Amino acid sequence: MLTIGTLAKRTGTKVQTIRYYETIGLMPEPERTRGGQRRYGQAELDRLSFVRHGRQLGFSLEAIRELLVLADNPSQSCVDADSIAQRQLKQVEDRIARLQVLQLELKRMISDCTHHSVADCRVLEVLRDHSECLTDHDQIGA
Amino acid sequence: MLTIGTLAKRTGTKVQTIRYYETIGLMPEPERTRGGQRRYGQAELDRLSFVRHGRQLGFSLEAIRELLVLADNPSQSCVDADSIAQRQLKQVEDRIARLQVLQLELKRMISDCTHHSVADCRVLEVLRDHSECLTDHDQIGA
DNA sequence: CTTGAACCTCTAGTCACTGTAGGTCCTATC
DNA sequence: GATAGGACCTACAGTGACTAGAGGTTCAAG
Ligand SMILES: [Zn+2]
Ligand SMILES: [Zn+2]
Ligand SMILES: [Zn+2]
Ligand SMILES: [Zn+2]
Repeated sequence: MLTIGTLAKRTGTKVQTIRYYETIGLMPEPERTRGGQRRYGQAELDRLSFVRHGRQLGFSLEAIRELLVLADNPSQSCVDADSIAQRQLKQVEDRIARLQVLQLELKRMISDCTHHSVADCRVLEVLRDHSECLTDHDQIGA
Repeated sequence: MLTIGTLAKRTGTKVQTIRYYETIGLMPEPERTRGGQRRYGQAELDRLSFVRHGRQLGFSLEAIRELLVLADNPSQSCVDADSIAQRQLKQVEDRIARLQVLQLELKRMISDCTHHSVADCRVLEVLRDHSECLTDHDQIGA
């Protein structure tokens, strides 16, 4: 039986995060000692590891919640799980593309600046006037 | 004199967002009609455009706040403004790098899956066991 | 039996908004 | 001058995924 602190250490999670997962129903309510402290077993360790690994791969808690349900039905087809991963991949690729636009724009304004006074700062000029930009970056900054 | 709705339209901002910027002190308190409605001039339009453009380029509101102060002192050196942009560029580049790691890992697990049952789903296997991953992705999922 | 590290609950804060409820104002038309 | 209705007002709650703190209790070692 593991204390919450030990479980936290084993999974690289903060104690508060584990309690937070419990309040949102992502982790089950564990056994308690007579004094009211949480005690965890192997099943909870596995589940939390799954959650944390999903987070490290950028999945939302909602996506992880769905994946956990799917993982509990071994005989089913895995198309649903795969499509969640596909969706996640697409999100990651979209974000990379949007960030690359920003990267280009930022690089350009920094390298164009002569680093003299604010009056002729290229960085501030570009910020004041989007027409100085090469790209249409509408809802990009995320 | 512009109403808040017109200002919102001109800058591609939501009305609530403008009011939010006012409460956090990023936009000044504007003139009001006798009835208490906000009325804006050119200076506010320029300022809000600057803020929105900064956001589109991924700057935080804190960074934008600093940039606005700098922009108001035209005779100063622009090193500070440039270093804020540098910092932003670095953040963007770090995020791209981290996302590319995720992209690779996700692509691999999706393409390795035969898309049969949950019992042998590659996606779920990888999620259960990080040693199936190629990379050490510690605090990457962001 | 005492110490003190680890645990407990509850609340509030982060970032940058977004949405809603319930009410008021402005302006155009009649 | 009256009325309609769209735009405005404030105030507050919610988002995602935690994180930090206050103030109190429990557990295990010595
Ligand atoms: Zn400069
Ligand atoms: Zn631009
Ligand atoms: Zn699969
Ligand atoms: Zn991994």
